[in-house]
Amino acid sequence: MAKLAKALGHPARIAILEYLSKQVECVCGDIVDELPLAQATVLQHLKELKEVGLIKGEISGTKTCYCIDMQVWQEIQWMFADLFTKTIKNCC
Amino acid sequence: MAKLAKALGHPARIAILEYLSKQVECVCGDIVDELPLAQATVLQHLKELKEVGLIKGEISGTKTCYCIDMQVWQEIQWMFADLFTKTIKNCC
DNA sequence: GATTATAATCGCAATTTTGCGATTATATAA
DNA sequence: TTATATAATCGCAAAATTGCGATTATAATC
Repeated sequence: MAKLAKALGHPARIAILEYLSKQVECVCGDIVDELPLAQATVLQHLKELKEVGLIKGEISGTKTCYCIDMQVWQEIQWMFADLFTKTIKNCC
Repeated sequence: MAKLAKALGHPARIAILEYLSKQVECVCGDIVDELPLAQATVLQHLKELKEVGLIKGEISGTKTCYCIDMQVWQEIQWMFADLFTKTIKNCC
């Protein structure tokens, strides 16, 4: 849970996910163009998102297509919902 | 958004929030006892959660009562829900 | 085979985070 | 007033993250 939140804890990675969520085509180069960061940096963020399982990459030729992993995506959605919808017994 | 996710991106901070969510009494010392970390470390995590607005602390005497800020809590809940319930147009 | 386009990796510097011992501050109790 | 309990702060070391230039790998194209 903390790991997933951590992966979301960087503006570039949020931006990547938002981009991927509305894009049908999701080639690496496009993401690099979208962000004000060097290719190596973007790739590093993609790698981190991949390590956590949030996205997956499919290589076809010289291009790689990055996509949100719907299954993990939904699991995370539930996990967060679960945390935030706890009944809070506040005292102050 | 990234800032909030970042604040959630550490197991100790998740543990603190989960503890606070089910505790009515939420004195600093109790949280320290709950976690396998030194007092200074726990306090640092509390400070980070506070900076982001997730929790608030009310001093009364020598004790301080920490609580989840319900308003921010709910805003975050929506923010995350908003991100995760986007319609994804996947390609791979 | 050589060239080009794309993606991935390496290695480094700068910065940030994490964890904690030691100290300080403050209110309560003796 | 002194002692005690609790919380907050300081300052440091170790580790992790961030960003990127340079290089390497690989497939497609000429």
